[in-house]
Amino acid sequence: MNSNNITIYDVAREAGVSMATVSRVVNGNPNVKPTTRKKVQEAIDRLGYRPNAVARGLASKKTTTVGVIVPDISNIFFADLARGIEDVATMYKYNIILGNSDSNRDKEIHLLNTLLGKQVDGIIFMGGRLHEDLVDEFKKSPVPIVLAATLNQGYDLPAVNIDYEQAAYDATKMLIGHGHKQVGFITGPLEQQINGEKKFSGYRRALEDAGLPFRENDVILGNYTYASGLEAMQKMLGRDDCPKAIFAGTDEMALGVIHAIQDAGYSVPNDFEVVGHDNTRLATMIRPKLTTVVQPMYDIGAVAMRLLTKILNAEEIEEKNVVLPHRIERRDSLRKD
Amino acid sequence: MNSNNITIYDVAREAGVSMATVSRVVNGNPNVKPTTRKKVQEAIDRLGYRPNAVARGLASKKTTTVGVIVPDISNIFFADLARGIEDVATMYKYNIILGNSDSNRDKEIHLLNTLLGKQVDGIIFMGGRLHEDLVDEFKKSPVPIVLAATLNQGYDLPAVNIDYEQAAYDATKMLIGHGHKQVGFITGPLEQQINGEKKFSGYRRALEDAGLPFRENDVILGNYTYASGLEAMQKMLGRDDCPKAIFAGTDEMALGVIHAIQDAGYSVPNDFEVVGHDNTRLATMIRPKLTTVVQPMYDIGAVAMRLLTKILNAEEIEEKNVVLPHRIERRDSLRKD
DNA sequence: TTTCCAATTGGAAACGTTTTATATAGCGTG
DNA sequence: CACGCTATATAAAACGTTTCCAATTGGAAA
Repeated sequence: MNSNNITIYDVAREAGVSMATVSRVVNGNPNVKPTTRKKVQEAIDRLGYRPNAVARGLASKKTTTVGVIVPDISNIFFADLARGIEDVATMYKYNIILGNSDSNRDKEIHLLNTLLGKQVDGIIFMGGRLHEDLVDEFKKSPVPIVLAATLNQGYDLPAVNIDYEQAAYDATKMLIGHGHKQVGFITGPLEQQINGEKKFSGYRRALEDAGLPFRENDVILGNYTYASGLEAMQKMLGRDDCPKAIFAGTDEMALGVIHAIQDAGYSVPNDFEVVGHDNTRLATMIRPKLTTVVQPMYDIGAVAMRLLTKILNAEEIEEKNVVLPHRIERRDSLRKD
Repeated sequence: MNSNNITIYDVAREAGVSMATVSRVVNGNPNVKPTTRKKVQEAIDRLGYRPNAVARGLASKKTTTVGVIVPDISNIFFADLARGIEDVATMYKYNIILGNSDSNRDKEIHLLNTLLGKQVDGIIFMGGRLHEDLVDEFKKSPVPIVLAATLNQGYDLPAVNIDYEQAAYDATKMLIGHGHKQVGFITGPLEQQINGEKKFSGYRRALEDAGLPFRENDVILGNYTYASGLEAMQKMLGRDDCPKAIFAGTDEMALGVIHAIQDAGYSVPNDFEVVGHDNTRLATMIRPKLTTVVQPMYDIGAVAMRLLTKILNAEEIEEKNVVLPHRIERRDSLRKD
């Protein structure tokens, strides 16, 4: 409760200069004589002066703070992304205001408005689906917004993603390549475009290319969680035409799938083969270790934040819609070729 | 880039009142005639006025923002905690500025100062160890600081924790109760007081109470990760006096331990029994499911934030050092009694 | 010396609120 | 019908910076 009422004005008096000069010193403005700078710096140190970022924000109209809207930070996936964001934010001297939306439209809109009220310099948004109302708000935003791991559904917003369609195609194809005539697909809600359009269509395309029929029954929707993966697989195992190859839309679901298979007394990869998606740390925390599509969450976050800084600095931007490369990390949930 | 230059003054003109009146309406001050309030509200809606929180913060000296310092948000443990914090923060209309410290003293201090510069109303701190320098800074802080899942090493700071010593005692005792004469303890760095003092001494106390000798060899230190748990257990398995019961300081380490045991061809719980710590979601994502000490991370975060709001509102506080209850969740990594 | 220009420095006006003290209106009372 | 209240509304002063513009200073050139 002390030391904090020291203003730039106190420093100015202490150093025998004007507040404008102190401001210059604090902001590293070169137009200050070295001796003056030193004098001011000493006064700052002596007084323990700490610039008030709120006042600075009001005067300069910049807060060096960016908003981050995430469905749920306790989800390992978004936590990793957030770390990527925060790391490059720190690198560029920004701070992060983090909010959880639970992918709920009203919360998203409310959060967005709160952040704008707080005068953030920019926003990074993650969410399964871009509601039209939200996009309307985005359009009205006075500050730039970048999407991370979120499809830019035809709206012209800067975004960072991987090619989900191709990734799902690759994963399915790899399974088919192992001789399976039938591949199960267990993923999240289809309303979310990443699943409903991209992953799903990649899955179908792979089947088609291989001349295999698409069977409605081979697709089960869950909600990304371990439990929903487990349950989905149990349901599938209950059928006599159960596929012996499974592509799961999420590592967490893939773990559930593997355990459901093992709980039923079968072996992975001998009886069933499984491929996951995301390559979270979970992938190596299971036996057999999970073969999975590598979605570089940390990188997506980092690149999204970097993109935002570019926009904020009006730097040259080669491409607003960044597609990061993906690959499949082969581990033991797939038989050796 | 539009609509955002609308100030309280514009609203005042539009509604034909003074800005003070608009301010009252916006802040729900009761001293406004209903008809005036309505008139103002309409002007606000018509203009799409959004109060500038920065200006408000400068004038009122409150930012309704709190800082959260966390070692690493991509760690599931802290992510859960953060979610608890954010949820009650939202409930009380606060926002969260989140920063990762990697438990590094310099980053912690730097982050703290940045947050104070941004005029946060309070801070929630998580970190393995409280550096003396950091505590010095804490003491100088003009705003309250609450520790979450972080031991208040004799300094008189508000904090929310569980009783780690007792929890470790309970876990070890449960293992001993299963007939083990030797219990392995695999945990994080001992410099961190939670491990070095609390968990470790609970472990030793349980041995003592049971009349069992303490063996240096039975304790291996890792760094909380899956890999370090795996490695530690492999090392232990290499010895011919390897304990058949293991208490791991973290669920993630416990998973590593279980897999090391299984990889060596042994069975859990038949050959080895394992107890973890934290009850993260990982505990049920392994076979056998993990018996573990329940540390309610979400609750710790939520309670810490609630405690902070109490301090900020100058509410009556019964106890600044909150100790939440813990228990052991029995699952399949332990034999049935 | 003077003169002039560049390098420094200072002054004061924003920035958009909240808040305090002050004014005004409305209204029941005597 | 004037009086004194109370309930509302207003005006103006913070809040602590940045920033534009003007003023000053210091030296080099003349």
